[in-house]
Amino acid sequence: MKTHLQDLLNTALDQLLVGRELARPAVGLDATKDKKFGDFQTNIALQLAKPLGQNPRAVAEALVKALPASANVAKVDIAGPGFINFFLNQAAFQDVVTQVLDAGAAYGRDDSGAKGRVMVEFVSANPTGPMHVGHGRGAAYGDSLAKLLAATGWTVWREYYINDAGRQVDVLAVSVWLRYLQAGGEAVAVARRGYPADYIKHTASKLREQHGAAFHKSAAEVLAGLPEDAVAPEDASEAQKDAAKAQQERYLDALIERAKSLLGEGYRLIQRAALDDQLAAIRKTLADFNVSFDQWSSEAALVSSGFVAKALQRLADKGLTYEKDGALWMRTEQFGDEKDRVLIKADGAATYYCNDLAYHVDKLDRGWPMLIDVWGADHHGYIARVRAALDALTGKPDAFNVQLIQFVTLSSGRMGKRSGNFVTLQDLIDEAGTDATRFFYLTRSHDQHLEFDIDLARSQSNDNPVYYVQYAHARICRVFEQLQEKGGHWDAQAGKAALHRLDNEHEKALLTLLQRYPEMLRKAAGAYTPHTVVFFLKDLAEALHSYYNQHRFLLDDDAELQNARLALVAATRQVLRNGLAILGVSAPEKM
RNA sequence: GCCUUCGUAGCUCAGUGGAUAGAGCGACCGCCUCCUAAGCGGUAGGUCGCAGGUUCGAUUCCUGCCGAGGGCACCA
Repeated sequence: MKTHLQDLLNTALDQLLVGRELARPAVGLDATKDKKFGDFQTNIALQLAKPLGQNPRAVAEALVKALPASANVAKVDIAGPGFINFFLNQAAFQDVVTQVLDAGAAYGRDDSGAKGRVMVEFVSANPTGPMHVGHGRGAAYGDSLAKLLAATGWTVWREYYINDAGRQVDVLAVSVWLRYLQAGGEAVAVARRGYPADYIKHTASKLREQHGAAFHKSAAEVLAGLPEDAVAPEDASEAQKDAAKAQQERYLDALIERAKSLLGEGYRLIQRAALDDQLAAIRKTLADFNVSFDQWSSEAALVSSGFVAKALQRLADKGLTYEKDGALWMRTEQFGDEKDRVLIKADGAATYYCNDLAYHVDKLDRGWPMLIDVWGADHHGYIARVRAALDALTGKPDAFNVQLIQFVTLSSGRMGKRSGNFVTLQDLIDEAGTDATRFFYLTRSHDQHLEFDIDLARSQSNDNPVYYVQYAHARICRVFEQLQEKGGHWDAQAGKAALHRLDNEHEKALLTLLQRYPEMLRKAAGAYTPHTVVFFLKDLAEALHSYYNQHRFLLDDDAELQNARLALVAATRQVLRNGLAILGVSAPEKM
């Protein structure tokens, strides 16, 4: 319908602009906010007023005069400073019911894949502990974004990057080991900068069961000569606290070295067991959260397969790296980064950046020309260096698209893995349910800070916005169930043929929204904003509830109207389903 | 200090180069003999942080200021 009106306007513009040296502006046509301004409005006359040197209302009048007639247009108004408002015939909207019913789950979708191939990497939470509510936001967002892109013409691949290499994995291993030693009766304390004991106990006790005392060493052996795991006094200055933290990290480093030398091969075994347990928990949580991936990529595997080394060689061949102060550097500054970055540290270890860069090279090698990464806002400073490197390699910096998820705050304050006091995503979805949790996350724009009201999410109260939308769907289902119980029958063909009977304002509101759905999807995908879908669904549910309250659908005395109304609500139900599917939220038939 | 995300109703948040800035919650008043009241209708509630600029028009774009979050490692 929109393109139809644009065609009309373009035809009128052709006439108006004939013989003038004017760049032809794109015809901006929008749905009106207020139905008293009709169904669609354009400000084209206002835009043209200045270049034409005429007042906007005169331009509007000339344009309207030049508009070709159309069966769909009931009236064209000029209003305000020079807006052109289109009032459409109700018939122009009714056709959408047939479109929706015929297309079904495909209504609004573009499954052609014609937009190209895109890889979406999201979550990628470190396998050093359970996911918290911040990860949940990235999971809900990334998953819905992937669905949204797939529904609007992209071929999508979704991937999780497992950071199973580097120091943090050593910290994880010794955290488990300390707990294991405790269980064996040794007087060793949990490391202050290690990972908390509670979610690690499981691995430690499993190791005891399976391997007995194989990894047991005495506290004296373990701690001999290690720096103290210092703690700053309550009233310490900032400097003293920083010093204590640094000391705690030195203790951890020494402990890691000690564990490796005392345990030999056993160290890797403990580490593997810890990683497996953490990853298993993450996979379970994501499965419960209705989030899936096409591939889980391991950082450690990337290193051990030699791919990182090969990628480094390619960078070197291109003259993009150099050695300085015993380290290997990447020339990112000349590609827009603030400074060059270290790939290989002076101690020979690869930086996180080095491996992550190699991973992104791997993504390109696998034939994904467009990369979307969903990151937490705390990784913001990291974008420039990855983009710089990809630019250096491909010459296409735009192929790397990062969507930052702003932080989630709780009424109880920030959460952190090391602090141990956080609400896990698993707890949340166990208590509030996947649907409510996902919907809650997706109701906010991802680039907006989100305050998570845990009590609201937990209390399955009627306030929860997801019920509002789901209820609309369930209500429609109930209508059809009721029809069957009464021995009635919905004749879909007759309904489609009787759409002209849909003529009240509630029906028009629904028809308008159904018609807007495909464009809304494209807009949401183009802006990477699944929350646009949420707000659309709320509007659609509102229109349905309002309609439901004013009119009955099951009519004993008017089969034609009943068939038409049932066709309309069936189409509404279909679009509710399609939209909820993009969000990964179920569409229950009963509530 | 530099970079970045923000500041919209009492609270949580949408929205937009345009016409009278919206929703939910909370407050108040109504609506179930009728397809689920997890619903509907209505009332009240605003200096769109502040100040300039661009524009026919700015809450939206630009600059500065104030306030909040997040970054600025040979950590991950």
